Amino acid sequence: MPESSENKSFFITTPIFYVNDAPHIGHAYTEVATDVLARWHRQSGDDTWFLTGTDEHGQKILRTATANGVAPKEWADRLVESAWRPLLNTINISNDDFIRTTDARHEEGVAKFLQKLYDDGHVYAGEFEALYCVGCEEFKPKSEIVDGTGAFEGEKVCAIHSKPLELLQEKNYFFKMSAFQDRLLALYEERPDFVQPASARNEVIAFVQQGLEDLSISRTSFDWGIPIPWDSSHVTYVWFDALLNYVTATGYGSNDEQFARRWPATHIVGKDILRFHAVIWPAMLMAAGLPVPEHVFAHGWLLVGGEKMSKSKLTGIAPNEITDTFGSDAFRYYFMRAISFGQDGSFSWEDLAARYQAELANGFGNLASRVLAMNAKYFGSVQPAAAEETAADQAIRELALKVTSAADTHIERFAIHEAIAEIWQLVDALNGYITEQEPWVLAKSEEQKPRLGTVLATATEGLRALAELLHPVVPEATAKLWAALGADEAIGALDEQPLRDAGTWGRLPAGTPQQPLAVLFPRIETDAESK
RNA sequence: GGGGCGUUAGCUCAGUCGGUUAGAGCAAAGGACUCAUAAUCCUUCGGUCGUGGGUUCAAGCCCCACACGCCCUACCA
Repeated sequence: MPESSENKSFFITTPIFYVNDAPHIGHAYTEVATDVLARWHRQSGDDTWFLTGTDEHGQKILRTATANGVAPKEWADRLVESAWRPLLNTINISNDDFIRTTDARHEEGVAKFLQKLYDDGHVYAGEFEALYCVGCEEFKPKSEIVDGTGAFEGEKVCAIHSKPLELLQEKNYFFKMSAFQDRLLALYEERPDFVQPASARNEVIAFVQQGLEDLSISRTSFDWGIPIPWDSSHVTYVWFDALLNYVTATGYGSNDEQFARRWPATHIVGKDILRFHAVIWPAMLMAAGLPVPEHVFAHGWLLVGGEKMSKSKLTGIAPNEITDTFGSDAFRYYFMRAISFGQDGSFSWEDLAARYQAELANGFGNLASRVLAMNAKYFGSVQPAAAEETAADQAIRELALKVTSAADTHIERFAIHEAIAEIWQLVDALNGYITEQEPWVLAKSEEQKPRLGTVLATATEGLRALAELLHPVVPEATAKLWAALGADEAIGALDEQPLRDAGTWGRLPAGTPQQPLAVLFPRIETDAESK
């Protein structure tokens, strides 16, 4: 690993969410994963910026707004305030910025970007006629057009939405994406980690090798969008508009200094929108003469009952259904730990409840509880002093160093699940260490007091390391633990601790007064286990 | 039709460059212990690695075919 250089820029994004959707655990999953990565880097001292937001243009939003009797902007405002900002609170997201595609900064940036592409000859006018699906916001290829049934008998309908398609003819402006095919392939070749994981990269390469076509980037059939700067009878295609949020939010066209400091970004996306981010978006940036993203990482789907959770099929689970019972920390921990980041993963209430109980309550929560209880009982609630170190103590200390470094390496590779598994070795080792060292036996003899102090000092130092290492994943529980350790007064705020030094011993001075610990993860009686 | 991925213990999943008796957690059974959230620790049980071929001294891993499942297929391919 390279030495961590101070103020290394780390700009990470989620996709911006389509306001018309109802937030479900899939959206929350993307947010949490990005948040964990952002918190890890921020706590490590990197110059971190975490951007999320909403996508608010397009025909579908115009239609639902009209159906609800309000202007589209008002409709979007309502959804942002009632659904999307609350989602971020529900799962404790630490975003630095929230962009809406209706923000003036975005609309102005998009116009500048488009004008530049037009001036530089990357955009031309063309015309076409095709079947368009309002639900998909796009013209459909033959493979996605099927014969309607029932009420739509005899009509052509969208294979996804099963609703009739509309035959549209438009004069459109096209982006000469085909011109960037070779440069894109060279990019994937030269930077193998540009698209991750490898399965996603393979898919992208195969797709581009089949040949790229130019992309229609304007629409005239409705007006809820950003006007094309040189032809106000057109609005910008929603995807072209949406992708640009990543640069307009950080000062493109308005604040060059800020833009230079942040860009390029690391994009975390669902695998459904990989192509937009790994093909179209880099091509757009190349055309504008801007650096391409640092990484595009595509994560998998959450499977519920073995099937993909779907936005349009209403199989979504609302995040607060989980957090109301288990809390936001458990939500965050569960999805980050149980699923290999980058692959599909199964969600079940049984698995969630089992992991909550076994890993959070019995593993980590109980560890904190037993150590602090013994500090209170045997040392009057202060951090004990360590005496001579034995092999067992040394093993714990070395393990803390090892897991810190290994976890950081895993985070660099986006292997969030592996980072947590690595850190959890310390939880398990500490539980075993305490059982073997039997501090309750040592406490019976005054001569053993120094040894008792060493054991509990080691265990407490382990808790301190765990609080720091797990703070990006379970911010609330670790904050409670931090307070109980008296660490705020002794060494400062938890989120200011240098994460990459978490494994270094001796940070908490002996004699530091401790506070009673609130139960970190209370036992929960669920339907699943109480039958 | 084309492309990508997956199939390993009852469940959820690891398994790097092909290399000894295929690993973990949970669940299940037994034991130890009492500081702790009836928690912890130890032990045990548990697998024809989807199917059939092939390459190799050696295959969960590489090649071919098949089965099942999932995803993508960009307006005009």
